Amino acid sequence: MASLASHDYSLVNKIATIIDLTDVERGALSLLPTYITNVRADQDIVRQGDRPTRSCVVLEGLACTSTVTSQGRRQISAFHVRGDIPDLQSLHLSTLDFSISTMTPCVLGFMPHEGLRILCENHPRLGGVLWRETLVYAAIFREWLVNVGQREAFSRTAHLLCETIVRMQAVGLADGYSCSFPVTQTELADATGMTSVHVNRVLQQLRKAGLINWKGADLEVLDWPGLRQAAGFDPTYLHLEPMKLAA
Amino acid sequence: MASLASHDYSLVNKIATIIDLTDVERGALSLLPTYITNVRADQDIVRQGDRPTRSCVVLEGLACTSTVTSQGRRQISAFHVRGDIPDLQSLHLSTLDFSISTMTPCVLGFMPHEGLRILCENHPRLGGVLWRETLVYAAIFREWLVNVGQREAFSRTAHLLCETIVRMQAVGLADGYSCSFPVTQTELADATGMTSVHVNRVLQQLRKAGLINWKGADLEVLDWPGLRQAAGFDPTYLHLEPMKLAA
DNA sequence: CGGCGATTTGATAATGGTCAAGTGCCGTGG
DNA sequence: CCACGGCACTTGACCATTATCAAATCGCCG
Repeated sequence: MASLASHDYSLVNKIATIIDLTDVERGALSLLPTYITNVRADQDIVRQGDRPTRSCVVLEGLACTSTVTSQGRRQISAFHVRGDIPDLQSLHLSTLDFSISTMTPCVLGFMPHEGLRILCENHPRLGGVLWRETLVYAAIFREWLVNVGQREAFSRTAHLLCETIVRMQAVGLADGYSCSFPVTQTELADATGMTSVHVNRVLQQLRKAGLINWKGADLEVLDWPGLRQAAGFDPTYLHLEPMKLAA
Repeated sequence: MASLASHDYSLVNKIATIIDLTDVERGALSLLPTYITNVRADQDIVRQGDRPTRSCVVLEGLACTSTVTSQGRRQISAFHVRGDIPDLQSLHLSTLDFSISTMTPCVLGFMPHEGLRILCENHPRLGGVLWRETLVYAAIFREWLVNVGQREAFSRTAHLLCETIVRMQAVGLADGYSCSFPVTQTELADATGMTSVHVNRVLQQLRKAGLINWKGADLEVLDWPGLRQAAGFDPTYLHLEPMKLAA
């Protein structure tokens, strides 16, 4: 059964960090991703204007959500890592107002909306976890808005790196304060509302300040308290505290 | 019964624009807001860091969601009008990462999370509508991020005004392309990531360009196509198309 | 009438954008 | 194995948008 592929574990594992799964729920979840596929880097998974009939899980790789304005300018509004479900919104809002694209080669799982709806009805707790997932993204969008609207380039960039490290740690993709973060400076610019030229200069400042080390895809935070302070980073908005603790 | 107060109609009416309500659902909804209250202008309803046990509906007035950074800078991330439920997020994420405040005197309804959870379990369609509400906000946050990250002051301000007019129209608070929008230029600045001085100058440009007329609380769009074009405004992200049409 | 907040204006400064060119890195193909 | 091409990164010079600071005016409410 395709859904028993080891890839699925990323989704189940993630949900298991949020609530304690019963065997029945685990069984219902294992039936979920009905179609698993590999996608090359820099491919659109869904596009602005689409009306998808399924949602995707990132099982491996790095993806992002982005929007293009009528002037042709692009804003990246979130990065997606293992276990993330970036377009759950389409379950309740028919027309997509953003695109999702791969940034590296990815393994993706696709889940038909019909199956998701039935899952939510039969397993309200699981429905709640999916709802929660969309709320965490809403919180991330809001924090990025704060970041772009209120922080200057240096702390803005630092903030994005703080978020990245913490989220990577949360899904087990970080080694201490190091992780692989294979984005170009142009992509970073699209995420921070800056130009790639200025991103370049800010990264040099961050390096000179001894806060980070970033070579190729390898991001290393040399001074976590320093970076965190430079960013004014407060991880509350990531809501990493599991529901089981919250209850 | 308090919940039958005429104020509630704003919530029921709004939901009725999204799905066709059955009598049973209508009955379940009428039991919802258990506590209705009046709040003065410029009061916090909930604060960053709170762990609310209820969510509020705006029954009358104007409210906003805002976040304050560690540097003391404030970002407004959404406005809330009649029928909106601004802090549904607390139903699934225990700690609030934003504040909600009134901008004018408001009538608010409070709905205990327990009652909401039961409602969602017993009436999945209503649960879906509430989920949808949170997704629309997520889309608004994302669009504001695009706005602040990618548009210059002039179109950014125009965009915010376009959104305002369209949302006001959607809840019947606009008269053609005019509506009451009682925010100060300082508040507009906090919403657009600009300074109030610059907001002032941009508003003068918008007036000189014959696009708007704004005196006190009364916002009037004189040239809707012009404003829309200046903003690069595409209302898709507001998802005003009801679910009943979408299905 | 007085006072306070909101709006407006002016002068100046700075953050970050634009443009342009050069360097380094890596995979492809001769 | 080396040359080439392309893309990402880097650098410099210059410019524009927008912030900052300060003060004046307007308008409303007590």
